[in-house]
Amino acid sequence: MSDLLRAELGRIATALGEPGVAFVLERPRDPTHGDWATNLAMVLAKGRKTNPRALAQEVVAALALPEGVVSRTEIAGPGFINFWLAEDVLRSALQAILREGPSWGRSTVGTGQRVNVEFVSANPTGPLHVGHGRGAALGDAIASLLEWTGHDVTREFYINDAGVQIDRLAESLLARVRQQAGQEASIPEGGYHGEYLVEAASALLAEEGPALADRDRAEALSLCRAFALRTQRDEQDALLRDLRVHFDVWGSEQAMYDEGKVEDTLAELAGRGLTFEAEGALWLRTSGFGDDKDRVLRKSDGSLTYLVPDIAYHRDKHTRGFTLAIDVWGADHHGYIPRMRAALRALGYPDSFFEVALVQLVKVVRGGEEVKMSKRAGDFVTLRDLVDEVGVDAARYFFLMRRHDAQFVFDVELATRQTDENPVFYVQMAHARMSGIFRTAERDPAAITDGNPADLPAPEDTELLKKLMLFPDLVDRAARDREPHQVTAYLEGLARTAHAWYHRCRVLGEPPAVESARLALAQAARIVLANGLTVLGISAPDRM
RNA sequence: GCGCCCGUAGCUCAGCUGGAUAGAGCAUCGGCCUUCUAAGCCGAGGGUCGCAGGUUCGAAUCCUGCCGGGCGCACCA
Repeated sequence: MSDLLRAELGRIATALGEPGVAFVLERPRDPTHGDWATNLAMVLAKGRKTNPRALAQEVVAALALPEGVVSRTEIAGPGFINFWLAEDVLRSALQAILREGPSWGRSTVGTGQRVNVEFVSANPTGPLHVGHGRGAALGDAIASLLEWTGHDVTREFYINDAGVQIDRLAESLLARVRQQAGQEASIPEGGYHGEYLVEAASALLAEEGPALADRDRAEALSLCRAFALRTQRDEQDALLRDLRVHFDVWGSEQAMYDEGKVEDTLAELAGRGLTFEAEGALWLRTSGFGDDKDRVLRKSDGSLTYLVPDIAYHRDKHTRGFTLAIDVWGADHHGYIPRMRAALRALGYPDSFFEVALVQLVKVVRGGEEVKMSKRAGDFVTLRDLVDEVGVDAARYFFLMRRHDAQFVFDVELATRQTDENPVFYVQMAHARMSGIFRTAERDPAAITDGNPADLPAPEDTELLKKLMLFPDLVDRAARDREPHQVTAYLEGLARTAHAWYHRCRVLGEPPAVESARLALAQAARIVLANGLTVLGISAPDRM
């Protein structure tokens, strides 16, 4: 619908000699300003010396829309053109919702685009924390939005299984093992002090027997390393599964080395003449590509910086044929973006290939009191704790309901509340109520395939239907902007409209035509509420 | 010192590539259950959009400078 209008307005702009002019077609806040409004005349007037209202007259006169789309136009304010939808549009929209059901809102704007969304990618050195949860929910939702808009999406988790932090992990575990065997041992500098390694030590001792503590250090470390890596990965995977986040591919840093991709990358960069030796180290000339200084690739001690396998990994994504790689990173890594981008430019990739969605930190509060999550103290709140307390649906919804680039306060008490104060409950409740109508009527909602808006008597009916019609545009926009919170904001508004409608408009027991039309509307509302929740990975219960 | 993000109602936050009288929820106050979930609905009050300039028909939105909060500025990851 809006596409049709937009295209027509674009045609008129071209006819008036301003092709490609940027105008806005939007839903006015104030319903007396129509169903759609455009500032086209005002934008056009800017370039000329004409009165915007007079120009609006010209635009309206030039409109050539098919019959049954717009019932009325009006020129208002400084030069807005307002449009009212014809009833035929409402009818065909209602039919489309009912017909397409669970796929209503999907589009094909992204067809042909292969997108890699890499998220979480937590080091396998300890339990996932709350920030990882936000990243998990965000990455999964962005991936889902891209799928809904026709992109070919791969969800990927990159395991940093090769760096020094894994060495520290192994050393820390070995220290715990020896402590449990009654030996003197301490966690190394930069090691991991958390209680989880005490448990891991017990498990490993049970598996390997008490002799482990007395083995040769290198041998024992190797065992500890493998064991810690495996158990931490298993634990992370189990939690992610519980969160209903699934990955298609697990990338491995170690594999980048083992498969020679790290060396290949170094060779390619050198071949392009972008590396140089200085002060005993090998450098990449990133400063020529927007970074504020050059970066070390190989340290003077001969080892590589973490940047190298990272570049190799992104190069690998490009080699695998992705047209876009989106990384979800914690905001504390934002300083890393320029050098990664510079490195990818150095490899000759277009800027459009690489995007980063930064996740700002999460502050957890309970009853107004901040819950401290200091890792050093060892008693931090893990993601597991949070999910156990509030449930998967609430956790995912809360993680998504704010812009990801702004800090966010997670109120665990609010998230567990079973009232309208809790937005996830409120939205799910709207869906459950719609379903309740069908339960009472003993009708199968899926069997409702048609409805006539002309039989809907109340203004609340039309208001609800018009709100439902916005969903496909919303999905497109949220996907384009990588902003799932647009969906939660929409769902809350839709739920409010739906609850109000439910309260004021009876369905069952009304005259047959009205009842039939309202059953169709209730089913349409079920579909849109469910689809919106589904995009975000949240369930849409039929009863609560 | 330099860079990135943020600053909107008492609180938590929206505000759709510059649009019409700045919105929602919570909290506060006042109403509404014989009828599909009152686990809900309706209404009221509440604002110097951090501050000061600038750009233009029009600025919460764009530019500049300050103030305040967060996070980064390694031959760590």
